[in-house]
Amino acid sequence: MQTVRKDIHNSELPLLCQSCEARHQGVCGALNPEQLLALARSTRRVRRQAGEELMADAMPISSYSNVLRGVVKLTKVLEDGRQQVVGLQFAPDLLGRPFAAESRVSAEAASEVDLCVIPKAALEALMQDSAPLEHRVMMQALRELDEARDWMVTLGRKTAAEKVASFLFMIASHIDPTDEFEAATFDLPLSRSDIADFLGLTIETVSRQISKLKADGVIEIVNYRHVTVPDLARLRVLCG
Amino acid sequence: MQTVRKDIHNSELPLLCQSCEARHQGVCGALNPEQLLALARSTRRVRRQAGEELMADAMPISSYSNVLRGVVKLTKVLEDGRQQVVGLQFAPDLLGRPFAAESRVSAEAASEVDLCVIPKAALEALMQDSAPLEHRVMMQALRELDEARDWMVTLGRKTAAEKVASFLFMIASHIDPTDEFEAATFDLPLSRSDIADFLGLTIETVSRQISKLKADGVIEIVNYRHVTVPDLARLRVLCG
DNA sequence: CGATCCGTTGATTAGACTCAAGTTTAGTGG
DNA sequence: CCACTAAACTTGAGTCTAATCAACGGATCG
Repeated sequence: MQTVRKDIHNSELPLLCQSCEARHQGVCGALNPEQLLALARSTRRVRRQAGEELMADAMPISSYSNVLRGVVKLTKVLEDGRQQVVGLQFAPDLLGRPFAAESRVSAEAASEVDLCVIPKAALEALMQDSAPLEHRVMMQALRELDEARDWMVTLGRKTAAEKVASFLFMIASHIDPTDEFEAATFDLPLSRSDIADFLGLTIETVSRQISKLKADGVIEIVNYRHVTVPDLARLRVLCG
Repeated sequence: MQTVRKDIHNSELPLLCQSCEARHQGVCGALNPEQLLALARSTRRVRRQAGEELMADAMPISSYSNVLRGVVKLTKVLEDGRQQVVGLQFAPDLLGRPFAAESRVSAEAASEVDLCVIPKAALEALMQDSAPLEHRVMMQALRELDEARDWMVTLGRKTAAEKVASFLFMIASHIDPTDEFEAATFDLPLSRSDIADFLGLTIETVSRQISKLKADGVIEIVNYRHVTVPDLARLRVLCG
């Protein structure tokens, strides 16, 4: 690319923020350079491997994190070990329950992820000062609420086949947001086990349904994880 | 009662607001008398019968409503008619998706309800001016998100017996919030059909599970709707 | 090369759904 | 007051979907 984005006083921005996508679409987009500079003094970037736990259910929260790359899964478990994935977070979502002393879910890196860790106190102080920031955080919470309710329909009222189709369709829309109803190609960010925990099914049932979609030509799969959907409209119909 | 609550400038409050519980616990609690007075000019109280539709999915929203009494159920339906209840709202919840042009759920009075209807524009303008008001709205959204995620676990991972027990426990905690683990008595705000749609079950399965709880002495029922739980701790154990 | 992890496939079983009565309650009108 | 009806709920019998149990295939790693 020849042209460079021209930000006013770009040089005054913290170095790390200059190329950060959360600064535009994420919550940091609500901040002016001055506020960003102040915040950046207490943030740090970290990389986490797939499988690492980022936050434990019922444990005190000391920080929020901006998801910069990768996928984070939010889960809850029953006492006897049954597990349910209750949400997925992609860049540039903010990870962490605002204004709660302790987490109500556990968070785990589903893929390798990059995070921008923000101390709890720093973000909450800034929210007090900045209504636009608090507004962005609220808008994300409302979006997550909409998504949670969509998934309640899937969990409560769809068949196994429809659940798996819905999951694939959701991932396709999220990861490869080219125009809808075209083809899509992507890597599944979740294992079969995670997908099962997301859909309220067993691993075996997920596997069977994926095999069936493959046999019917709705999807193509190489190497378990890499999926191509030649016709998204056809997949959409199977979502119930 | 001999003593009367002393509000500063109580006489300046809108008449309707003076005895309104939403003014203390609900979103109106964030407003000063002046703001309340301005808002009250555009609000009106309405009563709706059980079964009346309050808001339709995918329809434009023209107003929010404070729930003052009764229970509102939020539902989503698939094209073929399968229905899922995705939330219940009690006093003093605010009904209506903030900052959205159209609703993403339909809302129906589950019992007879009293509402305080607030024009969309009026509340949103006030939220722009009043950070505390917006904060309260956000806190409610976050609470609803927590509840939705709790129910995702129930929908995805619990057996029919555990689902029904969880539902009864939730209602008991909500309606009769005397100290936990004592006895509780209440009227179910939902029909068997609504309960089934809430739990992702059929009417028959709900009925059978309720009969079983009754046979086991966990609950007592008169007239279908009126429930007594002699030992909440025992019910809690059955929630999985 | 064996071990382990992740995923697939098959056979059997169990839990919830469907279909089909029957019961209780509330409401209506004679 | 009582017959009649409709709606909500319960109960039973049979079926089917997804879970369970079990074996196997392919990739990765020491």
